[in-house]
Amino acid sequence: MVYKIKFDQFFSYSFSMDCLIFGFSNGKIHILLVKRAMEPYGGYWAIPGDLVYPDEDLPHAAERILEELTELKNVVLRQGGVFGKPNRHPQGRVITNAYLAMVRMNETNPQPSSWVEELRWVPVDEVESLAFDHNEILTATYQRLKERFIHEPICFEMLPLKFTLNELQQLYEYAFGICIDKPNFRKRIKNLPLTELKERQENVKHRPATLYSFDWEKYKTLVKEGRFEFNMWL
Amino acid sequence: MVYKIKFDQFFSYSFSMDCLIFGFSNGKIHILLVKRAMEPYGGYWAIPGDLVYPDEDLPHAAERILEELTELKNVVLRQGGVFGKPNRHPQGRVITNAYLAMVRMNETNPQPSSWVEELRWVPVDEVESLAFDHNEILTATYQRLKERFIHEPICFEMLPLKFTLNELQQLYEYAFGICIDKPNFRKRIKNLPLTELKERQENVKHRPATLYSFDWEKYKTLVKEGRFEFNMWL
DNA sequence: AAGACTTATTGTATTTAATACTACAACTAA
DNA sequence: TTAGTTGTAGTATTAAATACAATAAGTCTT
Repeated sequence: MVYKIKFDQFFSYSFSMDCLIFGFSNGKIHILLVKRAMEPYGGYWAIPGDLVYPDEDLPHAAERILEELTELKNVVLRQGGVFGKPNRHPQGRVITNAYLAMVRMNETNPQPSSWVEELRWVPVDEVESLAFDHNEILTATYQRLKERFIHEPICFEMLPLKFTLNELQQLYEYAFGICIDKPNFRKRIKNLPLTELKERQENVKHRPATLYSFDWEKYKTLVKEGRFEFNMWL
Repeated sequence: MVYKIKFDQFFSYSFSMDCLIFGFSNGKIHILLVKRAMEPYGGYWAIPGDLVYPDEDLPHAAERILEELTELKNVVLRQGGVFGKPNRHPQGRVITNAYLAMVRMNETNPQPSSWVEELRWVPVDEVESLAFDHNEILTATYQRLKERFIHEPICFEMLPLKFTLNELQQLYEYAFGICIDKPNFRKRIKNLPLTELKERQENVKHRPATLYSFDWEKYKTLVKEGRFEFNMWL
C-alpha cells in the first residue's frame, strides 16, 4: 500500500461536537445559543460545542460537552450532519459533527458554564450571525428536524409533558409555516396515542383547554405490533 | 480558556471517508464492495474508503476516493452518518463519514484500482462479514436509504434510464419486503412525472413491456410550483 | 346573574384516495 | 393455435382528507 502522503501526517485533524438543543415556547421553536468568552470568535454567539477527546465515543462526547457548557443532563441527543470545510476553523482542520436534541423548555434550566459567558434561547427564524459556520449548521439541522417531525413523534419531546391540542397545532403550524383547520386537525390526531387528562389549563382568561400527554409506552407497543405508523401530512 | 488537555494534543485524529454505492439488478439492491490488498484487514471485503486529505473538503474527498479505488466518475454522492467509536480502527483514532450514492449498474463499470485487489457487487441482504465496522455502517446507511425511497424519487437513480414498471415495482418490493398488487401499483404511480416511451423491451421471450423514463425536469418544475410531493406509501 | 367574548368541540356533507379483486387484452415464442 | 407472461380496464368497497357550519363550555365584565 502506498499513501501519497505519509500515514502519520493524516493524524493531524481535530474533531469537535456541536449540540443543537431545540425547544418550543410561546408558539415558536427556539435554539439554545451560547456567547463565547474566548477566541476565536470571542464575544460571538454560537451553538454550544467543543472538541472530542481522543479516546471518547461520539455520543459520550455530545453529552459531556453539553453538560460542561450548559449544565444540562439526561438529554437524548441524536446524530445530525458533519461539517468539514477545510477552512471552517481558523486554528486548523477541525471537522465537526452536529448532534441535536429536543427538550421541554419549561423543565430545562441551562446555566452558562466553563468558557460560556452567557446563554440564550432564540427563535430559530430570528437567529443572527453566529460564530464559525454555525448558521449553516443550524439551517441544515433545523431542516432535518422538520423532516423528522413528519414521521416521528419527536415534537412531543419539546412540548410540555402536559400540553393542549392548540399547542401541538401551533408547533406544526410554526414549523411548516402553514395554517391548519382546527376541527380537522383534531380529527387527524385522535388516532395518536394521546391520553386525555382530567386536568385543564390554569391562569388563562378564557375557557381553559384540556391537557393531554403523549403515551410513549402505548406508542412503542403499537409500532412494535405494526398497528401504527406515525405520520403528519405525508 | 482552559482545556483539560493541551490544545495541540487534539490534532491527533484521522478522518476517513467511506463510499456506499448502491445499484439495482435482477430484482435486488446491490452494494459495491472491494477486497483489501493491504493491512489492516488485508484480504477482507470492505466498503470502498480511504483517508481524507488535510486540506480537502468532504464532498471532494468522497469523489476522489471513489474514483481512486473504483475508477467511477461523475457519481452524485450524498452525506450519510458518522462512525467514530474510539477503537474502530486498529491504527489510531479514525473517524469516518459515510457518503452514499445510487448508480445504474448497467451503465457502471467499476474497476479495481490503487490498493483494491478485487471488486464485487453484492446484494445487500447477502453481505457477509466485512472489515472494520463496515457491517454496521452498511446496515445504518441502507436503512437511511430505504427511508429516503419513500419521499424522494432517488430510486430512479438506480433504475436504468429506460425501465419497465415491473422493475420499478420489484425495486420497492425488494426494499420493503412486501408484495404489491400490480393494477393498484400502476394507478398510484400514474401521478408521477414518468414519460412513456415508444420503445419496448427486447430479447425477452414473452410480451415485451413498455419502457418508461423518469422526467427529472418535469419533477423539479412540479415540486418548485408546489403542485407535487413525491410519496410512496406514506 | 346575564351577556359578551374567547376557545373548545361536535357534526355533516363532499371530495378524494387507497384497497381488493375480477376479467380480459396484447404480445412472443414454440 | 396455444401456452405463457405482461399489460390494462373496471368495479365495488373502504377509508381518509377537506371545507364549513353550528354548538357547547368556560372566563370576565357589568
